[in-house]
Amino acid sequence: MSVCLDQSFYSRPTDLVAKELLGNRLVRLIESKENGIERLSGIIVETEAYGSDDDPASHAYRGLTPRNAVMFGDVGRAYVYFTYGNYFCVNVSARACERKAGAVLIRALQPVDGIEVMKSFRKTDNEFSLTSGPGKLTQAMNITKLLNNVDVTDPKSLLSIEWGFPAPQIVITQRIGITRAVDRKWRYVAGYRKDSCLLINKYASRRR
DNA sequence: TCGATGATTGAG
DNA sequence: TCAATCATCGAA
Repeated sequence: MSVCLDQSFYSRPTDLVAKELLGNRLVRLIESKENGIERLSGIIVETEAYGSDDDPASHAYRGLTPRNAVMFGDVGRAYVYFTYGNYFCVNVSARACERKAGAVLIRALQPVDGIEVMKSFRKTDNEFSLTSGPGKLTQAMNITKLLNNVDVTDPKSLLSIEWGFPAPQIVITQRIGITRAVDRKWRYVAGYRKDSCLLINKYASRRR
C-alpha cells in the first residue's frame, strides 16, 4: 500500500517543501507489453527551491509562459522541461497560497527499485552515476515532456512521490548551475554523520 | 523571424 | 575546462 504526499504538503513555502522532500521517494511506473508495469524508484537526496517574481533564477521570474505554466497551476504537479538541447529536468510545483508560482527541482536520487532498467536507460553500470544529477535521473527513469503536469500526489500516476522518512541530516548550500541570485541558499542535500563530520549523501550530484 | 541563453553532461 | 545541442523566450 503506497501513500503519496498530498496537496497540503506542497501548499507551503517552496524552500520548506524542497527541504522536506528529502527522504521521500520518486516513483516512475513504466508500462510495457512484455513486462507489464515496471516500477522504478529512488529516494530523493537533493533538491532546489525556485520561486516566482521574487526569484531572478526562476523560470517563473518574468511571468507566465507556455513552458512554465505548471509552476503557476495546481501544486503537486510535475514540471518537466527540456534544457541544453539534450536533457530533461523534473520539478514538483509547490508554493504558499499567497505566492504566484514555485517549484522544487529534483536534483538527485538514491536508486531503489528497477536499478537494472535504469542502467539500461542510462547506458552505464555505475550505480553512482545513475541518478546523481537532474538530467541523469530523468534519463534513468525515462521522464520526458509527456509527463509534464502529471499529478504526483496520485499513486496511480506514471510519476508520483511516495511518503518516506525525513532525511536524518540536511546540508544547505547555494543553488547549482545558475547565474542570478546565486547567494540564496535554496539547495538541500541529504547527509549523514560520521566521526562528528557531516558528509553528503553519496548519490548526490558532484558538481558545483 | 532571429539571436542569445540555459535549473546539464561527458569527454578530454 | 569545454563543446554539444536545441527548445524557449524576448526583442526586432
